[in-house]
Amino acid sequence: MYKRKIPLSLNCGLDLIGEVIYGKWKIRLLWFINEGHRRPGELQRKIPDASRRVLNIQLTELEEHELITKKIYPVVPPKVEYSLTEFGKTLIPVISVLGQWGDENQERLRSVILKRSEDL
Amino acid sequence: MYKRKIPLSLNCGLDLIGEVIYGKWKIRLLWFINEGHRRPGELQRKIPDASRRVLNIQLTELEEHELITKKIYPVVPPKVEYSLTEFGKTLIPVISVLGQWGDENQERLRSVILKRSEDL
DNA sequence: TCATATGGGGATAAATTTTTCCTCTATTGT
DNA sequence: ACAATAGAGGAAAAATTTATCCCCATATGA
Repeated sequence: MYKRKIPLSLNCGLDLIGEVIYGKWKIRLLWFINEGHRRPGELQRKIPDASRRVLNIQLTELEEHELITKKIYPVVPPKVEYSLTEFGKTLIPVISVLGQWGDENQERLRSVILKRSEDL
Repeated sequence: MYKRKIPLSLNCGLDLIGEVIYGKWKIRLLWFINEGHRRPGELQRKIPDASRRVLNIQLTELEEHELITKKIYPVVPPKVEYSLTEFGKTLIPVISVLGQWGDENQERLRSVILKRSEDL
């Protein structure tokens, strides 16, 4: 695995939540799992922009942070299901607030984001 | 400047908010500005782990995304003050929710984060 | 014997973000 | 003449995160 060289800063609540939520696909993974898409294949279909590999990696991190659990069924072909832990469930309302703000300000956001990225 | 090679995905509200909030120090910058620490020097003292350079860069991005404004006073030595735009202010409650969740779950978070990072 | 279905993961490359280092501005006070 | 002040930003290096490639496993059904 990779060994961090710059120490984490874990001062306030913002640092802490950042540590578990930060990651390109993590929030969406949590969201979709909450919506009932619990199998790796499904999740990947929901997030086609991400490679399967990264999804696995981020899922593993979410698991290590105890936000989700992984259940492996001993069948062939393999079947796996993720679900939110109780802890993970408490994060859903938070994610929901994020999503809402984004939705409510969709137009403006799209506009400022695009404007900025056009300036190379 | 840097030219993106992987296209942005701006599908849902979560993508959009991510685009403006994602950045190691951005949320804290918004928070401290909201608390009244509006000058670059102050902000840096509040966030000593970040280099001045990055703070400037991230402040500029926040400005381009219209979340803050920069006021330059024509004096010497220079004086600069940032403040939240109306738009930026609407983000404060959202950040507050993030921070609260982090604070409420401090212990557990610290524990899982450290456990994970000790495994190299 | 082979393709199919589903999930895993190593190694390496590429992309992106953050840090470090150094220089520059212009006025005031010593 | 020179330090101090407060802020800006280029260039290159380092750190970190994501992506790409490719191969593995195993029972079932054609």
